[in-house]
Amino acid sequence: MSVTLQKSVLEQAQEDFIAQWGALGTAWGINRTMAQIHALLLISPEPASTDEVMEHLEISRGNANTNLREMVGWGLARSVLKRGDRKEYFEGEKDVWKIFCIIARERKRREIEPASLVLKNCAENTRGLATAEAKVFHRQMVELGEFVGLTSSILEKIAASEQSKVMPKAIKLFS
Amino acid sequence: MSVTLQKSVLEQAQEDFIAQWGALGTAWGINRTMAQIHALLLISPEPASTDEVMEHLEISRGNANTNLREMVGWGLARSVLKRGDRKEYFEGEKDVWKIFCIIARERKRREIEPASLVLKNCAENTRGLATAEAKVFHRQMVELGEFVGLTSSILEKIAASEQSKVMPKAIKLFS
DNA sequence: TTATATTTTCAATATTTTCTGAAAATTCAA
DNA sequence: TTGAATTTTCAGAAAATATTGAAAATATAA
Repeated sequence: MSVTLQKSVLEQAQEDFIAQWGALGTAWGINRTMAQIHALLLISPEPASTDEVMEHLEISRGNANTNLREMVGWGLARSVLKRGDRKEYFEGEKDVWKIFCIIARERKRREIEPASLVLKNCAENTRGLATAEAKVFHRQMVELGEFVGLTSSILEKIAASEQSKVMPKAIKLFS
Repeated sequence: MSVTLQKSVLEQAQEDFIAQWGALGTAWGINRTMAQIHALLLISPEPASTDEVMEHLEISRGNANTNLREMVGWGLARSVLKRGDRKEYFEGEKDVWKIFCIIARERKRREIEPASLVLKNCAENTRGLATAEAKVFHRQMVELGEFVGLTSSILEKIAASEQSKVMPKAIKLFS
């Protein structure tokens, strides 16, 4: 005999949030499981253990462990200890601005900086070449490189700021 | 007997650019082939045919066709005709700012808007619930939703602007 | 028409990424 | 120490994604 417990509206919304946030993970360059764990910790009032994460998301121990570890590495989660308990518990970062900054920095590091490096090299290696074609290419690399570099530094500045300092400015400029 | 032609410095740099730009494609949510074609068209002085793309990147006709088509859809390439020639040629968008805006818009559409929708729904469905836990969850969804919505509208404004209007402001604010 | 050039489609295949589960390593209380 | 609890690792399996290649569709010239 199988019993289906009625889910409360709240539980339903929470599950939706976790499922959909996870689905979005891919688009955000974050894998699905990590995004789901992030969602779970975000709405969890108490820190959760690896076992709780495994159970709630129905994932393996290895998967849970690896992703929790990586989240701690990013700063999206912190590990906390409960006295009298050997288990490790994890608490999600809940400040929206901090989450944004962490993700922005990580993406800058993984996406923008390598691009910038490629462009710099290509520009450097073709400096001073005489043919028209080479000059065009060199110019393109310089231009792209400058653009990417500027973008990078803007992102860096934003991610290093307080939300209360950036948002008002941004709103003023763009609303 | 195999003959290896000496590659010029320029050719070497161009191949590097194509290869590395392609490798970065993944990180950018753009597939490798599309990024490589983009790089190729970007530095190609003349529009290129499907066959030229295939040959240069050593990819299949189906792959070349599909990705060129998609690039035209995004606005990253335009199809041009040469009189007296039945083939279709493709020209890459070369304006850095325009490329940036196209990618920003596409990512907003694919990443930010779905996220915003999820959050709105979760907030809506838990409006007015009485328990403390529900109130916390509702508040989190509202807060996240507002943040994402604001980010989205800022990105929209930027992508709709002229480079010459945005960049000076940005530089002033963040340099 | 008909023949030929070109483009599109898509089932099959290959590649990449993610996940599992169990064994190994580590930690800690007794 | 020993042994139970917990965490980590990683080879192989599964799932997701990208690519091929050839047949079908379409377009054009003669």
